[in-house]
Parts: sequence; C-alpha cells; structure tokens
Amino acid sequence: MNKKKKALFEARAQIIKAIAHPTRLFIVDELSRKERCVAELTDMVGADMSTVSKHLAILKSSGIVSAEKRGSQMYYRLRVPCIMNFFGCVESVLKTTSRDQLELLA
Amino acid sequence: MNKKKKALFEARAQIIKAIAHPTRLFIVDELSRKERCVAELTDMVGADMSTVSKHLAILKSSGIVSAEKRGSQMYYRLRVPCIMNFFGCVESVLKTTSRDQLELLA
DNA sequence: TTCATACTTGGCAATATGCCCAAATCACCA
DNA sequence: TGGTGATTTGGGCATATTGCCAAGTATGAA
Repeated sequence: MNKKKKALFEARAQIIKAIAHPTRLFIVDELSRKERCVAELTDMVGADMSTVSKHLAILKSSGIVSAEKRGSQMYYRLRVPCIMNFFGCVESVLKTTSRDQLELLA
Repeated sequence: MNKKKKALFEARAQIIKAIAHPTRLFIVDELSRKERCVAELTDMVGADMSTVSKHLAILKSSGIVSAEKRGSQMYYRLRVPCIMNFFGCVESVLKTTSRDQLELLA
C-alpha cells in the first residue's frame, strides 16, 4: 500500500473513530433530532460536563458536527445527516449476528 | 440514560470501532470486491501476518466479515455490504471539511 | 512421520483513550 | 468592576489498542 492510499484510509478511519464511542454515538443520534447545547447533552449523558465537552470537540474537529455560540451557550448540530443512514446498517449487523448466534444454539 | 439504552449504544459502538482503523477499513474495502485469504491481505497491507490475522479476528467477532476454511487457507468475505454505503458519507465529511478549510484560507 | 505452508494465539512494550477534578475563559448582568 | 453560569482546557491516572516476535495449531505433500 503506497503512502497516498495509506493517508486516505487514515483520514477515513479518523472520521469513523470519532463516532466509535457510545457517548459520541448517542450525541450524534440526539443531534440528528435537534441542535443542543453542552448542558443539555451533559444532562442526557450523565457524565462530567468536561467529558461531554471533549467528546463534542472530537466530533467537531472531525467535521461531523458544527458549533455556534449564542450568548454564553454553545449550540452543536449535526453537520452530516447521512451518518444516520449508517445506523441502519449497524443495526443489521447486530441483527444478523444475533440470528447466527441463535442458529448455533439450535 | 438508562441501562438498556446505554447497552444499545455500546453494542453499536463496538461494531463501529471494528472498522475504525485504517488497516481494517482497507480490508473491508478489499473484501467488498472479492473474498481474500490472510496471505493475500497481508501482502496488500504490508504488515506482519499475525497483525492482519488479529484485525480479521476483530472484524469477524463483530459480525462484519465471515470466514471459511478451504484447505490450509482461510478465506474472509464481507458479510454486510451495506457498510460500503457508509464510505460515501465518510467521503462527504472529508470533502465538506476540506472545503470549509479552504474557505477559511480565502 | 517429517516437513513446509497458512494461519492463530500469547505476551509484551509503546501509544492512545477516557474520565474526573481543578483551573482558566467567556458572556452577561448588577 | 465583581460575580455567576456555561464551556473549555490541562493534568493525572486507569484502561484499551496496536504491532511485532515467538510459539502453537492445522492442513497437505513427500
């Protein structure tokens, strides 16, 4: 694999890594419904606000969400809705996997 | 967030984590074209065979690829082609991100 | 059986992640 | 200017990931 190709796969992996965490996945899911500020997400997630803020920073720097400051609050929104289509595929992996496991038991 | 909901997002994240690595991403991309044995993938990737084998084990245990032994070789194939649709979305994140960066420079 | 090839597994060192706490910013208002 | 609420940043610690080497298993041929 040459250098250029390698860099491309690294860039892609970087984006996927950004959503490869339960909390960040939850945030993306939530933001697909409506924009939210950090305090709201912190409530929903139930972790330290600094933790949530760092998760948001990761999502933002990878280009998945965008942020806008309004007053003293920072509102985050999903910038790439096509991510949501992928969730269906993930769900289908979960389904086929558990189906196969059932077959093993049968 | 209740326990059940949390478990769901953890299960999803587990699957996404499985492809959140440049080498595994490359392997998935390659397997979307045709099935391959470990030696072939090792050649293409350019890492130790044990490393590639472990990457394949991760993809397999998450349900993304399946494996079949034929003779002394183990052939891996993509079990969930819908993953490939997601790659287009990842690409669009890359594009919009770099477009935004160009705008910042302008 | 012995040997070679194909692959997997165990183990370890280096590196990266994730979380909380504490401290620093920032916006707004008195 | 001082104070308060919202958010980000720095730091330290625990845990997880990654990659190589070495050793183990499995298949097929001689």
